[in-house]
Amino acid sequence: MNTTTPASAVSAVHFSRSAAGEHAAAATRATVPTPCSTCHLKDLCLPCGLAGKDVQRLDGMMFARRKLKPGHGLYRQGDKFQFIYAVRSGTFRSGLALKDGREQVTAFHMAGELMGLDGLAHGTHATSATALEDAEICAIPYAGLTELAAGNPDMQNIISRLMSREIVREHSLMMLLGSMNAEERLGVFLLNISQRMKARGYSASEFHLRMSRAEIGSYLGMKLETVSRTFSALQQQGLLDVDKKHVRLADLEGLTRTVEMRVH
Amino acid sequence: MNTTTPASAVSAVHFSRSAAGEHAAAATRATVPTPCSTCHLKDLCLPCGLAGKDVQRLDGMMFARRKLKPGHGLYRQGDKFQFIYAVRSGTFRSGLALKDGREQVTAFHMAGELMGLDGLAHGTHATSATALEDAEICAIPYAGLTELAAGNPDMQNIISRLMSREIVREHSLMMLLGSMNAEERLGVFLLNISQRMKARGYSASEFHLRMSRAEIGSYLGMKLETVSRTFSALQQQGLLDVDKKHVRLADLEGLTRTVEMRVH
DNA sequence: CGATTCCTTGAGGCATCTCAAGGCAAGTGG
DNA sequence: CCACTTGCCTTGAGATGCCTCAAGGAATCG
Repeated sequence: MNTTTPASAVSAVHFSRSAAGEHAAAATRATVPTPCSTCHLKDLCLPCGLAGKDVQRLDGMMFARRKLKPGHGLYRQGDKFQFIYAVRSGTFRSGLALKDGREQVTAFHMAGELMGLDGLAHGTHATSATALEDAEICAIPYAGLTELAAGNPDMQNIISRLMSREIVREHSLMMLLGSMNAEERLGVFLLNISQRMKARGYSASEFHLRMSRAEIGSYLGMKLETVSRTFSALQQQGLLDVDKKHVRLADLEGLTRTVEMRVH
Repeated sequence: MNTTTPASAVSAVHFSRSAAGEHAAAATRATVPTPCSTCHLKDLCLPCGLAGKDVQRLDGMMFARRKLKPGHGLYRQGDKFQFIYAVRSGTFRSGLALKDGREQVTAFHMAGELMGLDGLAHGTHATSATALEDAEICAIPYAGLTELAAGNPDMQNIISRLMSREIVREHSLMMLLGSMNAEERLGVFLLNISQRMKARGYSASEFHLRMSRAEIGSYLGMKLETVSRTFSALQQQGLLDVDKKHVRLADLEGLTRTVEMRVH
């Protein structure tokens, strides 16, 4: 799909913010723990689907919170897996480093979503997670979670289901990468963001993207210039208005149709 | 990446064997259960990493076995999720149906590998699984497994780790689809098959592919003609010999280098 | 042995990539 | 407050890798 020359590898896209985040720990601030039961994200996050008494058990663990500045890493590829992380606020991107130093984005995470489950496979994180804006997370010790789940099938089920959801999510991304053109990819991406914004009480049709064109491109398997051109193309079709990172989905239905019709 | 016209949608690739497998259940034969502890696949499969007594507990469940003929479905997208399946012999492909009736291949499964974990997310299978040759599976009732895991953290851990492994596997596939060209994709694919063959005691450098060019193409996000041409190109470079489905990796190291150098 | 399926190969077209230039906004230092 | 830098985005022009369409050969099967 792409052309490679040594020259293009040298001029490869690097995400400058991640360079700034090398000493992530130093840049984070620990804050006081918060109980899940009073968290405004409890219906989106880990407690979702759990009975009241189970949520109270979660409260007992008193997850540590941490704030991150844009560009700072939460965990890095290869780090020992100890925690899974729930996004309290802000947006993150996950990605794996390629041999030449570039990073392939594998996911974006919004408030209430969990990160880090990939670390379970081999005991070390397979991806790095980086904050795209001011952000805060809850650090959930995995060992504690399994302990808590030991005598509790409901709890176990939640964890398994969360992981399965990751698998399904990635299935659809694979479909996207494997069989859609640029407009469809960007369309699917925007509609997905739209739904997630809506689920969080924000407008489904107007929002600010937190990630750069290069990051979107990496995620969708296209170059940043193509992302930019595709935004313009969709705008010309009257499907959306875009101004840098501000997006208004002018014709949600039309956009959906574009995506669904052109699955090929 | 692809071009779409109504005409191309009509002439889309269909996997003929799956059409033959619509009444999958009728085509399968139940066979007597087998204990895990004496299974020759126990080091690759579910019991891998479990202590002796835990394996014996698995034995107690006496998983039903089932044989499938090539092209016959094990489960279909949308089926209720009740079992996960371990491949005893043969090869399977998993895939999701696109709106236009084509199927996007998401995985190939070999002996000792598990299928069906994607069903956990929503209680129904997100993919269909189809045998590519004569095959046999163990049907593992998920409910029984969670029961067994309830008082047993080791067991739980195994399940979680298996799921996490799926996530990591798909990460690398995404990387492949998002940032590699045709030669690299096919190279990665072949090296992956090679490793899995080796792990099963077969030759790492010479094997029969069980899937068609179209299936490989769907999996790798390219057209069947491109798969064929890419095989020819790699052969011309002296990296492999290919004759229909028989492949000999003549220069494993060179192939690896091709893949690693050209990550871009 | 005809039908079917699968694979290979060629020719031409097109979607996306590459390379390049320029604009805008925010930050910085004088 | 302004000149300058820097990061990010947009757009154009040309190159190219993969797709589409098409034809033919080989293997399999009833």
